[in-house]
Amino acid sequence: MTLAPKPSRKDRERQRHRQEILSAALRLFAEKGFHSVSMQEIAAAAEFATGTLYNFFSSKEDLFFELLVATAEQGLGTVLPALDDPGDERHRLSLFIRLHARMVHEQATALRLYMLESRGRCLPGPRVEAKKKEIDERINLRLSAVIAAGVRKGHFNNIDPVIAAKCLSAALETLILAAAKDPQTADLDADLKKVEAVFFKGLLKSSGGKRDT
Amino acid sequence: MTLAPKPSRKDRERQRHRQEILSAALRLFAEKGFHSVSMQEIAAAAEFATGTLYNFFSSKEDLFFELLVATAEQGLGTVLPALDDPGDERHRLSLFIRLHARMVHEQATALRLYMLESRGRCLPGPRVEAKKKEIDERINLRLSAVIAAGVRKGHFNNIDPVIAAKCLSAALETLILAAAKDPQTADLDADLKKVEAVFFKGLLKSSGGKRDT
Amino acid sequence: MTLAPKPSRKDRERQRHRQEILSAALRLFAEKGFHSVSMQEIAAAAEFATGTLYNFFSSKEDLFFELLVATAEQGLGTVLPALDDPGDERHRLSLFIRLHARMVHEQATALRLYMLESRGRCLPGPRVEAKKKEIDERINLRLSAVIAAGVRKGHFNNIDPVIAAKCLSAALETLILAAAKDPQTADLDADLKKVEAVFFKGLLKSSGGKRDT
Amino acid sequence: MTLAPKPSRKDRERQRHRQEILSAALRLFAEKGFHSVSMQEIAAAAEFATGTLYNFFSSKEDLFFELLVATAEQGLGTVLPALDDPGDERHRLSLFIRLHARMVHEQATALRLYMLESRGRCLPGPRVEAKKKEIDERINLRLSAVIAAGVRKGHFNNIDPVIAAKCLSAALETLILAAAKDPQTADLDADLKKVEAVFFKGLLKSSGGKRDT
DNA sequence: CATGAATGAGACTTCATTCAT
DNA sequence: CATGAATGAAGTCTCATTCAT
Repeated sequence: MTLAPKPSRKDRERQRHRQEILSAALRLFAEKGFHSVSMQEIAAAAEFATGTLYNFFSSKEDLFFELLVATAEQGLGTVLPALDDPGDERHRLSLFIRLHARMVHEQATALRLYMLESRGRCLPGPRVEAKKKEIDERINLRLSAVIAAGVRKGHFNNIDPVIAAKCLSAALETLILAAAKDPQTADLDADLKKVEAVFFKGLLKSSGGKRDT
Repeated sequence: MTLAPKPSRKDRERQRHRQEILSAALRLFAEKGFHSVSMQEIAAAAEFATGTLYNFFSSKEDLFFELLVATAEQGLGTVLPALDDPGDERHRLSLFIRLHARMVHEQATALRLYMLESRGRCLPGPRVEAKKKEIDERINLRLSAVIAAGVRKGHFNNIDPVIAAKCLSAALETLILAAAKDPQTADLDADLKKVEAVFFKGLLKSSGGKRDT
Repeated sequence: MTLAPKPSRKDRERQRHRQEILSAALRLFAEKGFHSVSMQEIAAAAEFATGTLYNFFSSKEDLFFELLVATAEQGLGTVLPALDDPGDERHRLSLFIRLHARMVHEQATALRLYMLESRGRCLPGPRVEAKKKEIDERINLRLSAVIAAGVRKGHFNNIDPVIAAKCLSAALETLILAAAKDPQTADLDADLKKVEAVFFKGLLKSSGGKRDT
Repeated sequence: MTLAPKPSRKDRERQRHRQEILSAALRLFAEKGFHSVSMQEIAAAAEFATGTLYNFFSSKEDLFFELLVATAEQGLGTVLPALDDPGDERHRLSLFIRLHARMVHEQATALRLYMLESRGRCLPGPRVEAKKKEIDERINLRLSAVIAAGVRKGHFNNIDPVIAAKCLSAALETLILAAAKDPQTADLDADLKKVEAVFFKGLLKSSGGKRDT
């Protein structure tokens, strides 16, 4: 007397089709960029007719938007929890950085979509652009909060938490994208460790101990 | 049969026209992205006929390519000399970072084109993409060399120079683009100083003196 | 093997569904025109699935055709009897004209469909067009017969009955459609009285009494 | 040393092409209606490529609009002057009515476009619809003014000028369209004379002289 | 070299109709 | 009979590129 599966027979099928479309679109968008992929191409890759796509997404931009949201949801779910992990701020940041490797393993192509058009006018429209900005700020806000806490407690040097967060984000973004492009070449785990060293130790050797800005 | 002055008159005119086209294209591409600008639009902005553009550039992609090259040339000319400046490595990096502010002041729109589509498949074609990669590597190569030298001399901590260079590049790129978008809001000079602090001091407070990876 | 009640239960249901579809289609066609209404839209308005419509009508054009027939049937049923009313021809025409007001009150939206595309190539196809023509001629034939009778009996002036019928039809059609568009603004009853005056008295003042063609 | 022809060489060619497009579009629209004609069809009929149409008209609706305006301009130019002709109102109306025959002779197909979709939701958009309304009102306004003058001077019976104008317009529109459809069958000249009789004499025989509403 | 009208392939999107459930 | 997802042809419009003047 299970109630759940009953209404879903058709619904599950529909969701499966939706996923197939999203999946095909993700692969193509990540490979060729928004403007260089046609709806017919996506439809063919998903093995549907052109019009079928429009039963699931109201426009090409909408399809891209949904893809962005789904991808971001999963990506943030992987790395953001690190910033609330038990332990001090150093541990949190360290975990945050290292978890990026898992992101690449889990959704290499998805990442390319997420970082696609990171800084350009290549975005399909203002709605997509706004969403992207929102996601970025969500990360940077939490990240700078953790850094600020570390500074307040005296564990971290007295650097600007917002700028430090931006630097770290940018560095991770760049490395991750490179790794997503050449999954076999790069040793992301090792690279992330090195990033940790760069940001934790800094460049300058602490000659003695006392330094200020 | 004068050789020197005769051809230069026409040649200069031709170069002037070429520059006008490049200038109009730069503004439009930086504002709206490669795919959202039409050749007709560029021609109108440059006050030439459509066909005239094809007397200077063999295709839309070629026009974009030339723009990228010219822009990169100027940008690299601004910041790369810092890495060969007399003085130690700390000084060189510090100068390198601070010179980025000048880049933004000098060619705010150009920067948006240069970083346009930094990490995506938005690029017009493989040739443009390859050029972009070449430019990036040129910076990172020189940058990591300087960092490696600093490490070797014992001025810098023992971090990976290549990774450090990538982190620094990525951070600067991100900040610069944000500043190029909102020229009045951002205080880039101050931000770059903070970036310097982040990378020089690192996050962790040197608790005494002994640290390792 | 009961014959009477058994099939009628289902049949009545079927007819009810058919009517609901026709009703929804009428409203939409009248409001937006044949080409601007989709079968999906009609189905949604009638609260049926898309495919269900094709159990009742073989095509969109067929649905429109049936609508036209049903609407015309009712409209003619309202005004045509006037032309067979007891009384002389003047009375019949007067009644005929005045009954048009009732038509508007009874089926304002239906009228818009009926007169929709009155004179254009907007009709879905030749079949619909032919039907429309047939209906128009049915009115004009009867109307001109009444007028001819009036002329023969010496009650009416010696004008061409066919042309007079066409003029009267056209005038009524125009006024009715305008009234159907703005039901509250127009005072159709008064306007129809004035139409009667125009057609009965004519423009020229009978200066004395003797006139000819 | 003529100055006029010099700048026009290319311009005349362009205008000629524009006319060819308009001409082909007129024929097709009049024959099949707005929605049943595709831009590719028009382009093929005008012997141009599809895109060329958009160098002259910004959209299909715009093309239709221009056609409507041009057609109306010419049509009004033919019949409206009659209402300002020297002579009394009876003469003016008579001339106005008879000039409609010339309209049909001069631009039979154009008329079908003008009256196309006279009363329906078949119009491409609100802009076209508004223009059509404006044109209709321009005629009716002038027409009712003339009728009102005739009434005031005592030449015409005391009927409502606005309603009378509408009746006359509707009647003429209907007859003209029928004539434009079957140019050879109809004897429009004769029919228009009969229309004149219908409207001038009215139906009712002036039995003695006294009549009222 | 400059012009700009012409081209035509291709993009996105709609929608009448079908069919398996 | 009801359903509604799937279909795919067709429509409007854009735009990089060409070429005769």
